[in-house]
Amino acid sequence: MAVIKIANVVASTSLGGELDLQAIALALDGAEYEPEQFPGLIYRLKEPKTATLLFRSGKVVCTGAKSLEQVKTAISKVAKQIEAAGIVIKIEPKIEVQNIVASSDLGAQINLNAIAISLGLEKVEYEPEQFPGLVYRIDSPKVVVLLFGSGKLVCTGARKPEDVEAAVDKITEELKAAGLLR
Amino acid sequence: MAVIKIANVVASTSLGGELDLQAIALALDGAEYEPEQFPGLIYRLKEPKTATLLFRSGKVVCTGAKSLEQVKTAISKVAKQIEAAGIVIKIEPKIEVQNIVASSDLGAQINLNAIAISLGLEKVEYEPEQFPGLVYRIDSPKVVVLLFGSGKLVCTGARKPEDVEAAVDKITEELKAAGLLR
DNA sequence: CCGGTATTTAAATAGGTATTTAAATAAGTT
DNA sequence: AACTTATTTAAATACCTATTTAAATACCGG
Repeated sequence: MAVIKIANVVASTSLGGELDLQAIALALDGAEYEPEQFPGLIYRLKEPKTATLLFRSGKVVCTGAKSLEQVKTAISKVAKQIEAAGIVIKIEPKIEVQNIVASSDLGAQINLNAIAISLGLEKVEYEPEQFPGLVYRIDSPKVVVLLFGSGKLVCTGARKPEDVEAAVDKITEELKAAGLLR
Repeated sequence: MAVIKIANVVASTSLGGELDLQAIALALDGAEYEPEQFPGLIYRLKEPKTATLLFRSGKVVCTGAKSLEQVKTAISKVAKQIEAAGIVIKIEPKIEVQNIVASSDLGAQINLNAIAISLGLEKVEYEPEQFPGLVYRIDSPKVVVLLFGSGKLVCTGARKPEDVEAAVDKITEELKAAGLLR
């Protein structure tokens, strides 16, 4: 069973009321707010190392966390800092994970050309001139796996860590069944 | 009978004599005059929210009004401001409506594919890849109606509010007769 | 080392797509 | 010289693209 390492969790929530982003930009040191470029205010934390996007509607997106725990910690910290700036918000927002990016390692080098032919054209994209990874789309769980010649892989699109595990198991079995991995 | 909402009235008139647009641009705060780009001077009002185009010939185009009354008010205001700047003009210009844009709602969702086939190719254009609305041209009154899947519609090209009503009635009856609307 | 190539995802906003119409001027084509 | 296209303004409608953020992976070029 390959070791899976979660690299990035993207989650969203709502602070329950509209936010005055101009006021928040002034109150939070280091906040970035350039509405002509992007409607969200960007606020980064050093620990957990994350970037949180705040929107006028009160919606929030948090990226960069390595676990759901880190997401909770980051959003809590940001909410407290906003509250300290005098803005009333819902203290216990419901956090929803929207995307997990994880990496793993099949433990051996693999032949991407052979795999592209074996796994079938409808699920595979492999254009080495454009990008060195082979793109493999799985229906269930609904994720995308990037396979590399080194045997390393990246899995994106999952909303639960279990989905990542299932996807890695699935592709491992498929490659073994096709004789493309021992 | 669907409620019809007039969204934009375009009207033209003449102030009776040639206008020195350079002088007017200097006299009217906020006037825009870039003759290399467009031969008209653009002057906007906040109330009624309109944009009036002034031409060297004395011709005038007013857009953005929600009613003929607003057109009259806007042109009157602009004329007074030009006169206050020392330019003699005809006080009671004859205003002619050139275009009315109105919106309405059929009150139910409609199947644009079925409608495109049913109403006939010579009056209908429906290219959803290019624009989500179905373009329906009516000969009498001579207007164009944009139909949307939501049942909402936009009618353009009319010169009288009654033309809009007639067009909406006409298309409503046609859709009912074809069994495409209850 | 940096930026780009590719993948995923939420959030919200802008610009584009199309339709109509007057006005006048420039540029391009026949 | 005549004709055509484009420019600008406003508005409703609905759909698309793009923008930004983070991260792993591996390859290219500067």
